Amino acid sequence: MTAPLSPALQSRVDDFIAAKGLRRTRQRDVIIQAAFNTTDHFTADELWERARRIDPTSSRATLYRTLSLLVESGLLKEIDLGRDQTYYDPNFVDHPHHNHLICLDCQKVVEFEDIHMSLLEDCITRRLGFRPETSSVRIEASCDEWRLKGSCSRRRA
Amino acid sequence: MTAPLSPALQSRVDDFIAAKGLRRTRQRDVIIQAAFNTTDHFTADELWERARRIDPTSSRATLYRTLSLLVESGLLKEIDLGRDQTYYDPNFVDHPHHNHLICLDCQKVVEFEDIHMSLLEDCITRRLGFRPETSSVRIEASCDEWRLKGSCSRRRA
DNA sequence: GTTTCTGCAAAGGTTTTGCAACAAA
DNA sequence: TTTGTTGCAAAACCTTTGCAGAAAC
Repeated sequence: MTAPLSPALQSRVDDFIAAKGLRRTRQRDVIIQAAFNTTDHFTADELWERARRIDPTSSRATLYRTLSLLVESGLLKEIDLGRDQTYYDPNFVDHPHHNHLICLDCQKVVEFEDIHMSLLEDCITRRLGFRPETSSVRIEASCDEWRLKGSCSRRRA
Repeated sequence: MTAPLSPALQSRVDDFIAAKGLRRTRQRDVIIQAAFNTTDHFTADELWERARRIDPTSSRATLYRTLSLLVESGLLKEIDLGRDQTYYDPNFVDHPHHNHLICLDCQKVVEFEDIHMSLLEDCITRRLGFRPETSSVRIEASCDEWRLKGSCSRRRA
């Protein structure tokens, strides 16, 4: 579990650290590695668990402080999956305009990108007298597979 | 500040109370009245303040319990305005498909509805193998008025 | 050496809950 | 009466913060 960051990502991290006059520490490296190791969304606590598997000494305080920095830098985004907790999404670096579909049957989260959606948002926003900056779309849906077959490849139980 | 609920709304409230075998209490009436008195979005605490202006004896516990019921019944929806707190939106009863645009300059929240958006979401969702249930779109934008005139009719300061 | 960062533990803020008294049906 | 509801206070949760020691530069 010591897969290094991609060069592009590492370079964005380095740039951010340099621009803000921050220091590169073992704890930050571990947390960033844990965050970008996979494309899964995660809560603060899940990320803490993952980071501790790499290095058991990291603290929650540092985790939260690092999360703030990553969100501020744009490397990570907070997303609202309609659950109780805040989730973080590491995939905006590669796909800056994606959105989320959440299956109410199997809880699966599907990321999608659609140029028509972006254009339409732009159009709506300008007509209202604003200039679009960012947007997020969350679709909650039910699973065809679950409805038709009574089972779902993604459903856990 | 004792404006009664609209008949349509009152009837939906009554239906919900009857269907769940709940009781109609003074505290619930007051909270519901405070929630639907205006079309403003509010936090739990803001609603508590409003309710106390009508009847100062209501407690936070009852407020939270009533909020849960209203959300469960569909009369109220939790919305994510990108701020720290959860906001509640009382306008879904009249406009079940509306979305939100938030101005980054003046913090104004504009509600909009767009049939093309709904159709596109439907299309995207089905193509991914799901059936759409609900969706929410949040657009963050900057204010033309503020950018062009250096002032904004909605900006407080 | 300076300055920033970390971990701990305590504090903050919001929401939930157990329980005895109370009120609706 | 019976059953659901309320208010209180405590608990639960997640996140932030003050501070002294440790680590980066």
